[in-house]
Amino acid sequence: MNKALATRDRLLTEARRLLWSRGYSNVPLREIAQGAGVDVALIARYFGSKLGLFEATLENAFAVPDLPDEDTLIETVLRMFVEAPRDGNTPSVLQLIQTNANDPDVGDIVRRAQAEAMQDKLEALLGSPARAALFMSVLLGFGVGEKTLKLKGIASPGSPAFEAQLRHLMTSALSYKGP
Amino acid sequence: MNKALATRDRLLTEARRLLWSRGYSNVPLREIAQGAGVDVALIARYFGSKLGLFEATLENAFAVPDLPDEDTLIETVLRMFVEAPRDGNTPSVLQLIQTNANDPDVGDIVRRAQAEAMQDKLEALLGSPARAALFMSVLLGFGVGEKTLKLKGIASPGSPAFEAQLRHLMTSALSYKGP
DNA sequence: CGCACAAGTCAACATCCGTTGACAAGAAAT
DNA sequence: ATTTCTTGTCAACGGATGTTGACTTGTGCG
Repeated sequence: MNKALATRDRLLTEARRLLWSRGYSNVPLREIAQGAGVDVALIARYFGSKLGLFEATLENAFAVPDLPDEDTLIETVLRMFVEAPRDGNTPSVLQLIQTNANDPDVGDIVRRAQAEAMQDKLEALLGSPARAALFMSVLLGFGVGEKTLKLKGIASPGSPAFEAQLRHLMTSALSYKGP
Repeated sequence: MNKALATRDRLLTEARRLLWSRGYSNVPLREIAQGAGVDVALIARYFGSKLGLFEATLENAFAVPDLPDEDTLIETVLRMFVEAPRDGNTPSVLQLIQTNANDPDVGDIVRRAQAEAMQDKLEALLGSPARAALFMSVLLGFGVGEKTLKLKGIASPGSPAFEAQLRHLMTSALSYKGP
């Protein structure tokens, strides 16, 4: 019975790696199974369906630590961006959103999960939905620009310039005092 | 012979509407053909393949008018965002990028087309690749936040608050004086 | 009219993919 | 050792989708 949990975990890890980075519709189950070293049929046994597998990868995906103030928010996000490419194995939550939020199969699920887990916390910390939305927007755009569009004007992750650019965008977003 | 061009155009228009908004892999050819009121096989005749059809929709897609200074750049983009939802029929170039830039089939094409057509102009106008990249990032993020993630903190398009938010982000991006 | 070519339709094929149920190997229990 | 439950594999089905070739309809020209 322990063996089963181990392979279930291998499937889950591989699924998170592939589905989050390339998008739900772009990854066949057979590839996930092969990456985990087992047969496809086991996915049906352990997760019921492809959707079940995807939902399992979302467990605690959007969990955000409680942050005391805006400065530590910025520093935390900075570390997320800088450390994420280091280990390289687990795609970031931003990638998950970018590759799956407009997918016809799972878009709603991703949006809802993100909204429930992150928006309230951000709004509480930043004081207004508008500031929270602009902050999220800036993060999304920077992620898309770097990972997806590969804009050559964005410095390479980890460099001081990269940190300066990201920090500038975040502080700019937080400087919004709108209606 | 004129009739052919007309239906070719109907196919092209419908393809742009569907492929740009929902993404290359998420739209079956049969749906495009049905929307244009013709049979699927005509796509093969007029465009060779699905990829050929998609590439045809990219003709002049990224064409950007020459802009004299940064202020008119901001105003032009603002009008783009405000007017785009009005006619509602043609998705914006930003949507095209968001839904297709990470598609395994056409991602490279979209990235290359965008880079060739927009980046050089933006860099020339803004003076540095970094400022151009941050400007693009901010636009992308705002688009994703509004259309894809539907962040509730983003005002409804067309409202004064919407314009204020977008203007704030753009001027913030342009205020970057990095290395 | 009759013919040739353009424009469009139809059915079928090949492939991919999620899913399913029957079956095999291996461990645990009696 | 035999049985029973767990874990895993295999082949096949059914649906969707891009693509192809044969066929039909329509139109202009002699």
